[in-house]
Amino acid sequence: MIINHKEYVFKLHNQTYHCAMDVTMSYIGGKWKTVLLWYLRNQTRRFGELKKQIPDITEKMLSLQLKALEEDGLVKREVYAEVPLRVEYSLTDFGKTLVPVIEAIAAWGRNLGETEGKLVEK
Amino acid sequence: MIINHKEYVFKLHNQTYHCAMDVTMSYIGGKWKTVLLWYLRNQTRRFGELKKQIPDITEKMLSLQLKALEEDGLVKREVYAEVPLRVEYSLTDFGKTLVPVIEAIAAWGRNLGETEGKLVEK
DNA sequence: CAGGATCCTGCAAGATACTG
DNA sequence: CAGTATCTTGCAGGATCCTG
Repeated sequence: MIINHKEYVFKLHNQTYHCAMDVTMSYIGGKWKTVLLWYLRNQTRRFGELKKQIPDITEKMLSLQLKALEEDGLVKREVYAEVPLRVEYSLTDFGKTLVPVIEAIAAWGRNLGETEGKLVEK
Repeated sequence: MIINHKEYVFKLHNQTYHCAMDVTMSYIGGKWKTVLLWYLRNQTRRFGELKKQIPDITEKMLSLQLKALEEDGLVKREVYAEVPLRVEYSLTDFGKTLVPVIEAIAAWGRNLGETEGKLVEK
């Protein structure tokens, strides 16, 4: 890697990062962001749809994390003036650049589950 | 993805994961693990060496995270009976399977720093 | 040199209730 | 349907001092 502590730092999010890992993790870190990005990776989804896919997330966290992803420019939020209200979330072009990373993370976890036999039916 | 909430779960770390993302993140999540894995990705390093590369980490966190990585089977710890004490950390074969993931995460962050011009000299 | 022991704190995340 | 508003909590992470 060209970049290390001694020569460069990253200025992002009004913060200073010393390592490229930290930069990426500031976008996808935390408990929920990778999961959300996973479900948005190849399709537009509605709020309730995401909630249904991720039963353990609270509405508060779903709302909060989607907002954070939107502020980071990864996710696009579109509101349709219908009744009942319809709001759709999808990846921006910028967000799509993260898909290979997301896929790599998912693939490793999936592979571990399969090879280690830790994957069990519900 | 073959795996989703409806059909399968992962049993790991004495816990249940609903999503492959969570499995991987349980190994590399948190503030320090990706950084440590980054510095260990292609070479053996000593405790003090890691501390020097990552000035912001406290000795406690360095010790704690290395121990966690060791317990997860990603990192190997070797003690040499010398004075002064020498302890070397390196990736296990299992840990090395994570390198592509680590590289992908680093590459994305590095690329963002470069294209966005957020990369500045110290 | 490579840590362990303690004490402490902030904030990510949860619970619950309510609303345009 | 798609959220907000409060209140609460747990634990990741920090600060500091000590040691084989």
